[in-house]
Amino acid sequence: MAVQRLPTLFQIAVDLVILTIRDDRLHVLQVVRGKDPFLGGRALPGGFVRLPEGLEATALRELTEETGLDGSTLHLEQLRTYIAADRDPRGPVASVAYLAIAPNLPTPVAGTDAARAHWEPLDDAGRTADPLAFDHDQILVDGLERARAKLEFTPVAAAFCGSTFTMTELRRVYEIVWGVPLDPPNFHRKITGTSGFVVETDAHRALGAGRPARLYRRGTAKSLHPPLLRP
Amino acid sequence: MAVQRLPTLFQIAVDLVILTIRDDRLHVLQVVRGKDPFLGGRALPGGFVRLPEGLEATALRELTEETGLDGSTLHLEQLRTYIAADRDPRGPVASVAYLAIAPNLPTPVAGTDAARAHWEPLDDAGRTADPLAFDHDQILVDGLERARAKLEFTPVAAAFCGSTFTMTELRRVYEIVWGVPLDPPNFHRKITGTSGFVVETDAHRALGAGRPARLYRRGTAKSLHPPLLRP
DNA sequence: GCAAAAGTGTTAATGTTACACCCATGC
DNA sequence: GCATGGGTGTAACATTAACACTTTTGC
Repeated sequence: MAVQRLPTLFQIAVDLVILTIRDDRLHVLQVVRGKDPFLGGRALPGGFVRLPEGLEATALRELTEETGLDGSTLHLEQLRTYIAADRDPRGPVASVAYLAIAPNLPTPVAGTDAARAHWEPLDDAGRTADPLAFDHDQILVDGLERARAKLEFTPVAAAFCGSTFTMTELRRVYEIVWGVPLDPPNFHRKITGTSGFVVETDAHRALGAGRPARLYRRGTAKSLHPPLLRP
Repeated sequence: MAVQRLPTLFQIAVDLVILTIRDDRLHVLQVVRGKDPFLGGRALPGGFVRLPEGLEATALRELTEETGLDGSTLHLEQLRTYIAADRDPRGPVASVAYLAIAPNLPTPVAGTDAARAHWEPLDDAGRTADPLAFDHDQILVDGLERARAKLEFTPVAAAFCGSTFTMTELRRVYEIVWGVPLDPPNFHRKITGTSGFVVETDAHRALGAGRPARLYRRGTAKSLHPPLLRP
């Protein structure tokens, strides 16, 4: 049998696509890199795994460090793993990408490591104004497509909203993430007709003009039957 | 700022959930381990990444070594990445799982490394008779669920079939993977009505009794609109 | 009252389901 | 002919889509 070379040893980075909606536009959290490689360049937030900390724990730690968000209110899921040879001079690095969906917070970005972090708006194609370091442009595209697909089959859109929200706010999430207008009456019926998507509260919210909108909370459903397909 | 510990160095294994249909039942490729840990136990086939070989290349190499399949005819996609501390005495190991869907081949399993490999039938819950080593039972469950979901939205069911197939063969794929019966006339219309799913050929195939079935080839569609949802 | 935003009613178009029935073959 | 599996027709039913219209507020 042929002599087998030893397996490569990798550092494993967890990189985060953190999406939120601000001012009716989709934004991604971006950091300005403070060290080589790509010093001064834009990148997704991320950090290395140090056992016994697992992937999810690393992702949550990075997330709270960079945004001050607490992980209990947001949606976090693994996207996929990327290996790029020569992507880092320190040696072989694998990147496990995570997608996080966060509500728009009163505290935009704060904390110790977060001085270099900011919310960057995305254009209709899901790209930032400046290209990102490493293969982070590809990770961002994959993350956005995952988010768009997940809205069809799960109630994850509510993760973009606060603890209570109006039907119009929820509809705006779909319209902004998908980039298409939706019919308000039909949307309202579709959501309220899907058991467990939202729970009606007795509270209402007025925007100044017009009839005040009823507020809803997130329901317990984990998936949508039937799905809410993109037009 | 606090002193930061060094990132953990990992070996990265690619583990494969290779599904096929034999004798009207779903099977997964299983190996009997030839070394520690779990010597003599059942596991999914897999191997370590050695740069410059990437994840996909490692998966394809393992696949051909274990099954003799050539990668051009089958479907291969990344599932997700698992990190389990203490899963291997040789040190920290991350597992990047891939899902492969293969047609039932005349050559069942052959080749140098494949002596210990065999097709293991799955029960209705998607489990093998004996538990698998490491966290491979979980990976198998995740792979099966991904396959079931993918059948709804993509034409990947054809990857279970040969280069040409009858409508009934394709329908059996859905019935076996989902574990539900489907109405043959409606299935036929649904598939032929989805442009790009299959391409009609002039050939037919007879099974002895009954009207010979038309043969189809795979089309070029990458997704199904509208989807073919599980009942 | 009037404008604005939320929510309901109604109908046509579309898609799904169930199943009766015809077609093409082996024996 | 007759059994068997492939394939088409058709009508009931459910879902979706479009949009008119009513409700409830601020000014």
